[in-house]
Amino acid sequence: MNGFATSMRTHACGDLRGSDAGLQVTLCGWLWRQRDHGGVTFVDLRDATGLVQLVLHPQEAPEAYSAAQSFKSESVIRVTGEVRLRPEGTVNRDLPTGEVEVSVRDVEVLAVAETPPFPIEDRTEASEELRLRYRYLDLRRPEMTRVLRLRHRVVRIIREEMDARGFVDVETPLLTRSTPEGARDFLVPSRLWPGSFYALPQSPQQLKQLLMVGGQDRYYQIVRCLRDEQTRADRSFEFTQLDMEMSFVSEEDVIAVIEPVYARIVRDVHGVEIPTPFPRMTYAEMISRYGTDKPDLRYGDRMLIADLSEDFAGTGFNAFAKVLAQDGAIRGFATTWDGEPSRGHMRELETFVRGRGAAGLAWFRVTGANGIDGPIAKFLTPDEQAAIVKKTEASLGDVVFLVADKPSRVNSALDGLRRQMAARFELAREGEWTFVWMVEPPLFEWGEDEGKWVSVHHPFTAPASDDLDPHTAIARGYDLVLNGFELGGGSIRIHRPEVQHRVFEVLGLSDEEIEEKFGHMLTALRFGAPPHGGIAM
RNA sequence: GGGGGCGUAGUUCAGUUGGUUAGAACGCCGGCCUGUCACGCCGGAGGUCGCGGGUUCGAGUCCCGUCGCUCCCGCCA
Repeated sequence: MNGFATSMRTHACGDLRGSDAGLQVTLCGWLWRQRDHGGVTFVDLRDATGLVQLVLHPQEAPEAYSAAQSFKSESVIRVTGEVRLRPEGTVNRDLPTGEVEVSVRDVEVLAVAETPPFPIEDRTEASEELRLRYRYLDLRRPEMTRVLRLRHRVVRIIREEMDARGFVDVETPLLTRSTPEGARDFLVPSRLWPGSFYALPQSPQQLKQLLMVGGQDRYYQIVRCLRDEQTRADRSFEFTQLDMEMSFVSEEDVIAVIEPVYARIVRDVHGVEIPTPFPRMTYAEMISRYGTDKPDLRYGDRMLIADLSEDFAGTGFNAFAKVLAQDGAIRGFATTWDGEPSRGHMRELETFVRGRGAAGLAWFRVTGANGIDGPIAKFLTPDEQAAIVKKTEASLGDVVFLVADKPSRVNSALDGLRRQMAARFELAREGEWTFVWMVEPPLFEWGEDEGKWVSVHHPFTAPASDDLDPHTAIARGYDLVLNGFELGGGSIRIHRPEVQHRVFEVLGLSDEEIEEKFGHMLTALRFGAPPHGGIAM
């Protein structure tokens, strides 16, 4: 007896093995591919567990055989027959059920299907739009079944690991007041308060902090978050995240809870052992080496960014001199290259860099120990040329890219270029899992549009010291980065109201704004909040 | 909010400088085939070229508008 047996079937299709040979079974499922050989007909029967081959013989079961002549693909049928070992030489090693087949005696068509608008196959070429319109057909593809089950396993692992560490799953309300979190809120009109709206949560950030103030010590939730923002290929306006918060902790404690969860997911699901602790890098180091706070470390020390601003301090090359005069930076990196760089391709890369805000792209080809060649090489002194080769650690035949602009634009451009080069030269292998923690981010950054300082994370993030100078203040924050993507992040929170007020001062918030947006939270802090922190990912 | 790309058979796509009857593959329908497993072979049906307007002797092709999809930037952990 097996777990899938019901009053309508004895087994699931994907469960039959050689050891079941001789059993009389009844199976239910969808008709998949049919192979009619005139005398004998094979049918693949599919359900959520997999597929098994049915054989219909005109001599052994004439009625079933003739019924199969009018089978429509994707119809739902119920068959009864005998499990048999396949004849010598016809075993299908690519199939879990490939040792056996079911010789069908009786067939019952439970539901006839129309021809589906796209083939139910893992290698389907149907557009995403079409697949989503017929979502129920798309879900029949084994690949979709696999993905849904994978997600289920990951969620179960998270629950087991969090439970083992004393975290309590608490469900937080969906319909609450708007809380300031940067993104636009989805709004729900209120019947009881005409003209007013509930806001759907962008994350339970404030609610989980209130749980800590409420003495609950360890909270987690696998929670839906909603943001009314423009979607992207990899970003939807609703998504699910692991949200957690814990009391009486420092950064180390939060990291120590999360690392084993991810290590186990990668181990159980992908069979890859990831050593813990994961490496850490400060925000400042990430920016200077990779131009981003979410670097892809799979390509290690290749294409590290070098700062050449000092080397061009007195340069005669006008474009560079002008940038330096306006507190800009000149940075770049070296990359291996295949063959001669073509002008056309370089123009493409320059367009790409301009798309990210940079003024332009300078490129050189390394032709000797200190020799470089390229469209603007003739404007540079021998010393400057030598510095480019030395600082970027370029080898003979490499191409060096330089960008001169405001530092933020330089970094964004070089980050994008590094990712392009990594893709082009296939530096990042599939199946590699390179985790890294970003630590010690700045507490504030200058908001160009707002014309004032804004929080990098959110305004409850605790400062690392008493230094609240917005130019230098460091936050007690941490982001977990995997292969160039930010999985999520969190921070230790401010738990004393006087510190919170000093932060609000830097942010330039009026008393009314503070009361309106953070009043409830500030009040809570006055009643004795534990030092606490968490993460969302 | 800004920019790019795409819309042709059920599906994925091709369609030359504007030129006669718009093609392929898969799928579908019919026929043949007793060991296939993406079976194979033969035959057939299937199109308002997203929609509206314009230029032209002539538009799938060029222009304008419109709708839909999609990617990138802005925005957004």
